[in-house]
Amino acid sequence: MKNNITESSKCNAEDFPSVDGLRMTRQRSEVYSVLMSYRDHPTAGEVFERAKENMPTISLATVYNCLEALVQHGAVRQVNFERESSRYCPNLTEHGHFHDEESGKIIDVPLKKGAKLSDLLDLPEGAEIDNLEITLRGKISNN
Amino acid sequence: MKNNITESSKCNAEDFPSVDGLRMTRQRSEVYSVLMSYRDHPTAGEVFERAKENMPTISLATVYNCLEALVQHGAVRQVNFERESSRYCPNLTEHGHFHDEESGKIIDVPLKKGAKLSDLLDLPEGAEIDNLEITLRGKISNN
DNA sequence: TCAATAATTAGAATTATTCTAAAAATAGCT
DNA sequence: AGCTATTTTTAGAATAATTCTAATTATTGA
Repeated sequence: MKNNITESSKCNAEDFPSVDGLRMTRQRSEVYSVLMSYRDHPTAGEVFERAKENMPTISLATVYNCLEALVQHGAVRQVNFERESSRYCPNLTEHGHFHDEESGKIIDVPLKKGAKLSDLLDLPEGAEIDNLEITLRGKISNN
Repeated sequence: MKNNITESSKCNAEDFPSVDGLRMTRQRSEVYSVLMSYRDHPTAGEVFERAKENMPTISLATVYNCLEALVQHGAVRQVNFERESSRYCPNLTEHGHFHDEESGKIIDVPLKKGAKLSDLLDLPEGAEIDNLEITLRGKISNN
């Protein structure tokens, strides 16, 4: 079992034939399937490494292109942690990210149902939010 | 009047003689004063340009060094918007940032007093938050 | 004053990402 | 099916922000 993904959770490019208005090429399918299979937060480089296992001829530029296309079509989210390279996230529900300083792990942090951003923040007059990024860094004290 | 800062709001490096445990060199003072004077969110390159007006011999590497020192001593905050170059923020109160897509302006968004993060987010068990970054992107509909 | 330490500097190196231009694939006709 | 236009992929070059290096300068404290 490679990359600590179980066989049962593994899936293939053919499992994702389409994303709304995006033409599904073999490469886009492969990139999308990599993200949907592993369900973590890989960088473009990591996606490239994983994609090459199934599709050894794919290029890094294509991975960047595919990721951009997927992001623009809302199939995947791009998240940034400080100055590190962008990571890609298949979780489309509203959520933030907790970055564990000890393990390095990135954990999705769901927004509470019904909670409103305006309860936490004094938003500027007339602000229309298109995009929200919440990033937390810290430790998990597991007693 | 340059850089839309009024004379009265302008200040000099000598106005900031010390930051807690940080040795205040001329360059660090200058960089700090640039941030405190303009109170916006300049990139390292922009800080460099502004600092050169008073101190033409300062180098970009030094600006990076000074900014890093100031950030590490909690005198200034480093904020990141997507993949853009880091910006530096002199506002030490807890706040997020709203990035206006039309004007490009960055607006500080204060956290509401008494509001708790845990009201908005389902934080992981035992999570200890060292750092919180909230970034909003959108438009201001000014009727 | 002098030695030890720390900061500054210019320029080289690094790294993630984007760009370029050519080749390959695909779609939409007829 | 064949042809043309459009899109995508590709390798490698280019870019840009940041960090590193090694030499110089400044500062501290004995």
